[in-house]
Amino acid sequence: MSVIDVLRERGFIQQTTHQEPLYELLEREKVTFYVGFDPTADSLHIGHMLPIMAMHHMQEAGHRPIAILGGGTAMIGDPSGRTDMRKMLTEEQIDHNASCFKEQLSRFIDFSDGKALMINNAEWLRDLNYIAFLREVGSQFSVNRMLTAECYKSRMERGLTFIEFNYMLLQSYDFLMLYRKYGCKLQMGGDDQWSNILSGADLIRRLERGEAYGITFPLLTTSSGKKMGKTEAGAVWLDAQKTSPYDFYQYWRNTDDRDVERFLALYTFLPMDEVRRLGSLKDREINEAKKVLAYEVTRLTHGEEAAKEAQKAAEALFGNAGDESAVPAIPLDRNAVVSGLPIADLLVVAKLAPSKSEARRLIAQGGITLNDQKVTDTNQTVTMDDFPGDEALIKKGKKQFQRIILQ
RNA sequence: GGAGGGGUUCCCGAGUGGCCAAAGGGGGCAGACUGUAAAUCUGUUGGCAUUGCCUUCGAAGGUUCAAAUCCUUCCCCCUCCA
Repeated sequence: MSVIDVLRERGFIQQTTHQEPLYELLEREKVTFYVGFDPTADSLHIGHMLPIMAMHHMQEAGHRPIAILGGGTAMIGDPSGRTDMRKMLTEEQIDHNASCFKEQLSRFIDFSDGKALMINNAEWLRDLNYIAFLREVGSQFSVNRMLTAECYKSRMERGLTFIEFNYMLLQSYDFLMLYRKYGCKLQMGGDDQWSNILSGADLIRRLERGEAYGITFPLLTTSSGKKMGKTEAGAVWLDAQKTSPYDFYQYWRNTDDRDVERFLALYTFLPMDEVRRLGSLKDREINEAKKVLAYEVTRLTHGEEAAKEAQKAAEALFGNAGDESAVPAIPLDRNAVVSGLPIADLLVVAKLAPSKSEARRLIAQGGITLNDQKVTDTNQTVTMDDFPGDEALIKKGKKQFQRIILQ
């Protein structure tokens, strides 16, 4: 079975250029391909997982992935799909973020022996000569045609700076440089990158009369319309320091019924027969599928051990069978409690409420439970008695838990 | 550069001297119902304090007993013209 078929069956492919020749190319030879990542934060998040999984599938099929870090382009900001101009980063920030990415990517992609590459496009962009660039690349682009691209059209309403307008040329130039230096013939990216990918492939065909192709991934939203990986608390990160494995697990555990099968196909390596079986479960049964999904994705991202712990913690909190010590905890100085601590303050310390007013509101609405006891008095103070074994468990709403350990 | 319009709380959007912490909607949070799902209904949604106080309506000044609302300067955005 061809990788393309695998990717297609699992739901990775939104559009491709030159279907037939691309299909043949991937059958015929080991292809070097690339995916771009913008190093705008110091960790990847769930939104990046789709391309990462796709890269893994491709590598498994014998192709060579290149992860391009947009060190140069991040200094400009891509207008695609954005309503505002993106903030520009300093070189130091970008370099730091890039090194964080590599570590995370290594969990999914084998970088040993040149089986995959990671390249910063600053390598060729930072010292680019403007005149030379205009002559070689700029001459190949028609402004008229660029303006018809959806990503620019929508920005025409709100305003578009010249620097952003150049983004398409720079990304095309990346593709060109990778083609020349590494024989890279394929670019993959989100569907919002379609026009940038197309123009890159065109540029290679025009200047080098070479073969170049593109594949885009669907832009995922959950069935309830949210962007993938975004919660009210912010992005769900792959860095365990920024999003604990437990929270990561919970994100997947709470997947909408309608998304379970799609996500199992995209974010796990389970055989499709199994994916379809799990996805067809109905009603309460589908919770089994969600557990598998949560466990598998957590295992891939944080390792077997962390996944098991997260699962145990979830079982302890939701099924009262399991090991509560696996629940993430935060420390609290026991001196703060000895003389009695207002419950509202405790909630703030536990990060379950952003302010004491909010904490009081939560209590008044019956949303707080302390050690299985619903808190009813806004003015209650907690004392050492509330910390049997030096710890307490606070629950906010139905499924947010925080363990507090005295130190 | 010229003319006009505008910047309000998480977002959209009312509000043109006191009744404004600021209508309404969206989103969020909580409660009920449930399957750690969805949908629905209810409550709530600046901060601190048990009456009350403090901070907020692009920024800084000013007028006034009193300003989101009036005046001055500045910054930013949009439309038309160059």
